[in-house]
Amino acid sequence: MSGRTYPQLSLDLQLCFPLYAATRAVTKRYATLLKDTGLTYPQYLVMLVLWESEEPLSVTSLGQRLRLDSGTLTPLLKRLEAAGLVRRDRDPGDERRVLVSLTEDGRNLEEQVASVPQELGASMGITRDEALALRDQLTELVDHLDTAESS
Amino acid sequence: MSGRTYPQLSLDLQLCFPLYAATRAVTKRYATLLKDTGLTYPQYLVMLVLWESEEPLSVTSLGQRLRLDSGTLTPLLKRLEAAGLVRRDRDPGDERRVLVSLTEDGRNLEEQVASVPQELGASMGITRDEALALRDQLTELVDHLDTAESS
DNA sequence: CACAACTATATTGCGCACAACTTAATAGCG
DNA sequence: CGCTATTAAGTTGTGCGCAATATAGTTGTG
Repeated sequence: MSGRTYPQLSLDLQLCFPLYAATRAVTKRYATLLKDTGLTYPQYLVMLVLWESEEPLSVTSLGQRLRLDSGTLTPLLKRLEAAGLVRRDRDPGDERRVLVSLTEDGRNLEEQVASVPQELGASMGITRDEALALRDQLTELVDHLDTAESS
Repeated sequence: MSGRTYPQLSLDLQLCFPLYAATRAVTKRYATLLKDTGLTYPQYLVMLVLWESEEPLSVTSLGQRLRLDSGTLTPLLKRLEAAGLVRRDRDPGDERRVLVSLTEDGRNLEEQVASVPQELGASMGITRDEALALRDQLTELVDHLDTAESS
């Protein structure tokens, strides 16, 4: 401890580990809050995007919004389809594309999760302002990491 | 958009998504930086804990430090063992426990990753002070979520 | 029109995470 | 001592994430 050769490698001094741990803790809390709906946290995020959209969305546009690729989304969307929450139809105008749309059950689910963000906020023990500031910092961090990807 | 029934469900208003996205972006960046070592990011975290420790560590104590359970750690440690970086030996004093210790190669790897934290910091585009403040906020968040787990 | 380049999605393979369960060893108690 | 409770690690099954690749459809060019 005292005589470390590389103090910068200390777990407690780095940002990466709290970030990693916080994400897993939040995901776990979501699992509890979403249990009744049968949704996982990534599935919930996909539903958020679909609820936001007026139109059916292609797999690619869902992926751009959530920063996920087809390798993740295709099986996830098949599970949502099996659960009866979404439909997946080839775009007649471009048969390469698959349009994801909400079913009646999928639309109705929104009401059931309306209280989830507030409950999660309460579990985090931070004020709304702190949460928004943190959100902005993390968004900036993601943008920087995206552009720095070249090296 | 304008007439949303549940505005609190908007992806952009919530903290959870930037947190999730930031962790994945950081993990991706680590994958690049760690490529030469053959380590994944979780494996790197395990190595950080082992480099910090003077003594061999049990699977449980590694898990407490990293908030991971045996279901995650056992196969990960087997892969580190297969890579020749750690040894796994039953504790002679308590045959239930498995003690994880560094091999010579495992110890030598530390030097090779000494520059990784700094390189990652550069990619994140934030100052050291900002990183430390963010770290503290996220650590608090994890603590709150831990205690709020009862509900 | 033929054909090469490109795009969208799907598939494969690997490595986490984690809940639930199993197995083996130890501790504690009557 | 014998038996139950507890603890430590491993196993199983599910669902991500993502790199690499495959497949099918579309676009652009001569």
